[in-house]
Amino acid sequence: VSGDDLIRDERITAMGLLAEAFGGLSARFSAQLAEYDLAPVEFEVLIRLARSPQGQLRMTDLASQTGITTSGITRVIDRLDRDRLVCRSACPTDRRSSYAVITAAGRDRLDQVLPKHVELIDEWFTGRLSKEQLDAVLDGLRIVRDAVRPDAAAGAS
Amino acid sequence: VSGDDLIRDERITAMGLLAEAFGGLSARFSAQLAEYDLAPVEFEVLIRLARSPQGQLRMTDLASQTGITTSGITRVIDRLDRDRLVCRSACPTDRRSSYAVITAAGRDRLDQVLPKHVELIDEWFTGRLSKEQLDAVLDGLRIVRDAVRPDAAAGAS
DNA sequence: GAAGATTGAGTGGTCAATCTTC
DNA sequence: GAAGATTGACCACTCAATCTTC
Repeated sequence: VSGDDLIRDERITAMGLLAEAFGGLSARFSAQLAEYDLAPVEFEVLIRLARSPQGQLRMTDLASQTGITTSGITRVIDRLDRDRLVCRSACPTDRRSSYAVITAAGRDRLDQVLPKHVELIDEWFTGRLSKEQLDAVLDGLRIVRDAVRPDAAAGAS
Repeated sequence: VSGDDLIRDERITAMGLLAEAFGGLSARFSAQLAEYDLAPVEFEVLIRLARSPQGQLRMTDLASQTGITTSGITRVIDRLDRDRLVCRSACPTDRRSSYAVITAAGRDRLDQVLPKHVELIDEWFTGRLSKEQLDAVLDGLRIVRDAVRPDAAAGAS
């Protein structure tokens, strides 16, 4: 094997490890969320809304937080609105904007899902590492996240 | 805030950190790969083929390695075949199976992409962590990956 | 009957274009 | 003119059904 064999470069395998770990976890979460009639992106939106003041966020901010396009968010909110887990609300100060607001039914659904979901995270991710190991992983991930997603806090208060 | 506020549970935020870091990296890689007319999943398939003996893998093994369905793999290989980066080859010992084989053009495309791609991984991920930090992250990810993707080695020799 | 690959139908996202409001 | 949201057209995936071969 020659020296320029980038195909087996350790940086490629590092990224592969990240992708496989994340993909494997996602698949399991996805299967569980489906039991509660939630797609992963819908669950993410509900979580972000529930964590926000008044349980609401602008469509644009949801888009930049989740990393999907504004048109994608429009359709996700369409579905959640149809299922009454979220509703739309006009912005009083800027008539171009609209808010997505989590409903009581949306919070109820989250309350149903969250215990089992957290259990699953623990079973396959956080619970498999020692406290020191987990902290080290999170410290590293935080550095990467902050670099790569500078806008991840859009709409935060 | 009450004690059972799972919405801000540290395990949720741990998973969020993993998702945001991976998602942010993926978006940047995706943009770069697009300059070489490759979708991320196509790049992944080319990499996996190039790393395999004879540059080939069964459709089924590609599916379990990548985590997408066999019908999804059929369509990915359709596209790569159309672009002459991969070709299909019948299995001599089992006429149900078929192999995807990377072509010379496929290897050329990889050679074009890989240097810049590795550079990007280094810029946004591996190069931002000290050697100790990176090793700690990879050790943790490996534990999770091995747990969550027991079949990830399907088709390996 | 089960495994491997493919196909048709359906779904959830993107991109480009549009409409309204700033 | 730019920002925010939506829509239509398109694309890549999944699921269920099918066909062939073991």
